[in-house]
Amino acid sequence: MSQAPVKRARRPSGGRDQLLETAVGEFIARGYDATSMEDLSRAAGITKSSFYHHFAGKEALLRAALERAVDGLFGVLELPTARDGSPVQRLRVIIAEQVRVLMTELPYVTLLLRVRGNTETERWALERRRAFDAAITRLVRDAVDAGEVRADVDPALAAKLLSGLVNSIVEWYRPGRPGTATLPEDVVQAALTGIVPSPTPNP
Amino acid sequence: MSQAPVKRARRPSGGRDQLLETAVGEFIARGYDATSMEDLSRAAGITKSSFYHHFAGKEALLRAALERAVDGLFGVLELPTARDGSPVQRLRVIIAEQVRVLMTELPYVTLLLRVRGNTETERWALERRRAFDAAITRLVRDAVDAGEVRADVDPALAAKLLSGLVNSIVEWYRPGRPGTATLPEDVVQAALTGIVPSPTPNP
DNA sequence: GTCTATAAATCGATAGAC
DNA sequence: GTCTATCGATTTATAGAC
Repeated sequence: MSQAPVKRARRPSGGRDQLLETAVGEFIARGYDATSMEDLSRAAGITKSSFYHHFAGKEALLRAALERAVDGLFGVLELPTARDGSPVQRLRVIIAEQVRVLMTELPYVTLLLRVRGNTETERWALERRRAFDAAITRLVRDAVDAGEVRADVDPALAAKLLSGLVNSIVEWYRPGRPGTATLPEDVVQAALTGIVPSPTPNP
Repeated sequence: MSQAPVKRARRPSGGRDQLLETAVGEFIARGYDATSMEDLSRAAGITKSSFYHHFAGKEALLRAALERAVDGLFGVLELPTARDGSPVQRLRVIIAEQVRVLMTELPYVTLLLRVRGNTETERWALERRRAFDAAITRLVRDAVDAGEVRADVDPALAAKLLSGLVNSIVEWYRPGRPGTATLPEDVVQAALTGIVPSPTPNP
């Protein structure tokens, strides 16, 4: 009998999604610009040329990763529970869900938050981020106008600090660590009653 | 009579400090790795070679900028008003002063907060950031242990969210904009009583 | 789908004249 | 203190064999 005619690829890379995940990990560890295609292919266990067979180039990888992050964030705004109820109720839901997206899509959202605007892809991502932040700002303003929260702080400032607090979670959260199951609710609690609340909030 | 023997430099760059300020501006706009020495010299109005006459290289520029940011932050911890009083009083002072340093040393602190750890200089900066964050974490824990604040949220989590909120200011604050004179106090207020405080904090 | 080999451009850094 | 010119290494990307 003749030998089996099957020709095996020497080191299967595992498909586009697997390569994207590996690449995003490298981008986060060293920064997008400091990571070369050589770094990426070495991390994936294939050559540079093989990598180019799956993705048109470095920027195509970035684009795919950023789209995933943007889709996750805007998906939060379209949830039924984020569109019903009072402004404060909706704000609570959106903050908690935003934290959940941040946890499940951690590397992709991390990359999105580090984009500087050097290329067309990065400028597109910055524009989408601004649109998301604008939606949060509107919601905070609605809550103040409805008299549901005290106007201790300017709504525009409050919205910026809120986004900064939530986004900063990517700097230290790592999946699978104990005690982070209630993180979404803990963040809502901290954001609305104070990160370090006084024992007697106000007379 | 003979002509004046004065030989003028063709395009005076304005000294080390001026070059550093220009370079940091470019680093922030495009990211450190994406900025070439060619970019820097063009922004400064001199050639690459002339730039190397003032700084040993690209990393020496980064080092000088990061040292300025680190000195500013640790200076806050050594203020007399930051070392006296109850933990909560000290925390209020340190948050407000940290915001002030962030405003006055904006570009340098911005650069510090974007460091990834690719070189020895960057790893040194990350270590200094961790030391500063540890000091804040200790202070929050002291305040909880002293019973000065409610333990609604884990002190370690509260300290991380607090740092994230404060540091996020570099993403949008720009000097000279109206209405930011009271920013340090506004941030203290938001962090301690809630970014979006409820009208009745608790029954 | 993987590989070797290499093109073309850009990078950080240096030599040496003025 | 500035300049021109260039080195050697590295980068993104492509050509073409298997």
